[in-house]
Amino acid sequence: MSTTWQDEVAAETRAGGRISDRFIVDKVRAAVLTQRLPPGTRLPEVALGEIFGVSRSVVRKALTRLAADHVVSQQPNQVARVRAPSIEETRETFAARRLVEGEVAALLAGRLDAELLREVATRVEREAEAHARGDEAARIEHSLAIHHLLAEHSPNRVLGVMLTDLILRTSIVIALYKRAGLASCYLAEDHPALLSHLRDGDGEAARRCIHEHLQALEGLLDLSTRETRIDLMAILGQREGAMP
Amino acid sequence: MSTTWQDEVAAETRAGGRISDRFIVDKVRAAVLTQRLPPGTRLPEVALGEIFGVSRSVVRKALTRLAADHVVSQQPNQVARVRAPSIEETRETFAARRLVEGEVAALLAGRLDAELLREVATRVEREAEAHARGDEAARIEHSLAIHHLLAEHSPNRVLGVMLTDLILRTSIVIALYKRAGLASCYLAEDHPALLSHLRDGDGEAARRCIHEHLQALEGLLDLSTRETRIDLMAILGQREGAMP
DNA sequence: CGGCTTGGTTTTGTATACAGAAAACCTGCT
DNA sequence: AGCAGGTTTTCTGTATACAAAACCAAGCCG
Repeated sequence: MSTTWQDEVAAETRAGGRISDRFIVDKVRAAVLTQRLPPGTRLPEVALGEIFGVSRSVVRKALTRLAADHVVSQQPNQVARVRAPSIEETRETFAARRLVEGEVAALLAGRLDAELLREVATRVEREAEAHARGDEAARIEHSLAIHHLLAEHSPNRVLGVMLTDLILRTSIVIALYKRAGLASCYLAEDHPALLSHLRDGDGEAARRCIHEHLQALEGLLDLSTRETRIDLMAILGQREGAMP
Repeated sequence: MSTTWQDEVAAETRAGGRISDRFIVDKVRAAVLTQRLPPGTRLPEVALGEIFGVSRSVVRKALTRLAADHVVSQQPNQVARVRAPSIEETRETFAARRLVEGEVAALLAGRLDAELLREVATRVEREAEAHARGDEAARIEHSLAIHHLLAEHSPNRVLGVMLTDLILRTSIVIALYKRAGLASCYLAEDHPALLSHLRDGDGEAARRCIHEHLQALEGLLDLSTRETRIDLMAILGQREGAMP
């Protein structure tokens, strides 16, 4: 198994200020999101420790947190690996996110202050621009920012943190299962429509909008069961059924 | 601050087989649920380690997990404490649980196999019996078991684990905010009604039933804002706003 | 008398050492 | 060549040591 990802992560290490478990969590999460750390990648504690210049204690805590976030899987006495959510779990994650984000959007409709509305509107524009010029990385960043804004400003904070988690998990599986030929998962009309519903205060319309948006997004993925992509992973020694 | 809880936990330690972080997590969680560990209780790593006969490493991992479960709060460089959810968070937790458990019940309606239906039915009967004879501890156990059965058998496993978490959190706040005079939070008709809806396969009725059940349960709590119960806690040095 | 400082004490953060489990590997046999 | 078994190597689980930060209380100064 190649170890090139070590160099990539190491390269990013020189940027941050103080190294701590939080720093490692963020770095690994970002690397997983952008698929620089593909599913199944082994994450030995000592190797990570050397890369980030800390001891196993810190790495250990970081890995535990990443496991709680469903980013890596930790089996006792086994090396931690980047998780590869199954097709079924992918569908379930999307369904859960539809439920939660729909509710958050409904709660939020009509309650956003002017500043926040402006921030969302800006992101929507920037996303369209980025897509127009073919800058997919920037587009994803803006798209994620829109949904994270909903989560962070949810009147119900408990639902808000649940949504934050679900946004991360869906992002991971989108990267994993994006149809090969597809350049981008951009749905031009959805975010503007959501924005107007939020502005108008039509909660149920906002909920429906989120629902359809996520349904469409899921539809863009390649979740055909006969696809061997994941089964292969499982057969090659990847155990990941644990979900207590 | 009295240290009697140490003895109580220590007394239970002699039962289990191998001591590990899982064991500690379960013990502490149970103790919090039954309020033998009241909110705000300090949980120093060395003390727990001595009680369970393990070193700080294991305790540390256990505390991290308990923090992820929202049972304790962990601030950097500060001793872990049993969390005291605010009144606002209590309301939000109930709202989240209504949303999630309602959906799970709706998904589950008509899909339960005979064995599971029988198990739920048994629990419903046992709960009524326990309440009739005034055995509140047993009643709570059966009531919890009913909801946990829903969570464990949720067709959507992602929602299932989310529900498990929410059941724990609501149980904690129920114990915390139960109206002083109230002997029990028993709602005689709710669980039987839910059972029949699940049996009949009427998903929307089951969702409504769950919704009303939890609403009624929340109504039994004392969540009056002027109540100083929690503010006192906060003033006495209890910081717990962190919810990233 | 109140607020601030200043020690000692407690408690966590991090690194490291050693033991045991799992995996990889290599060898010898069929 | 294929496989079995044991050996080595890697990696995690746990305990422990030391450093730094927070806590507490007594004392000092305005």
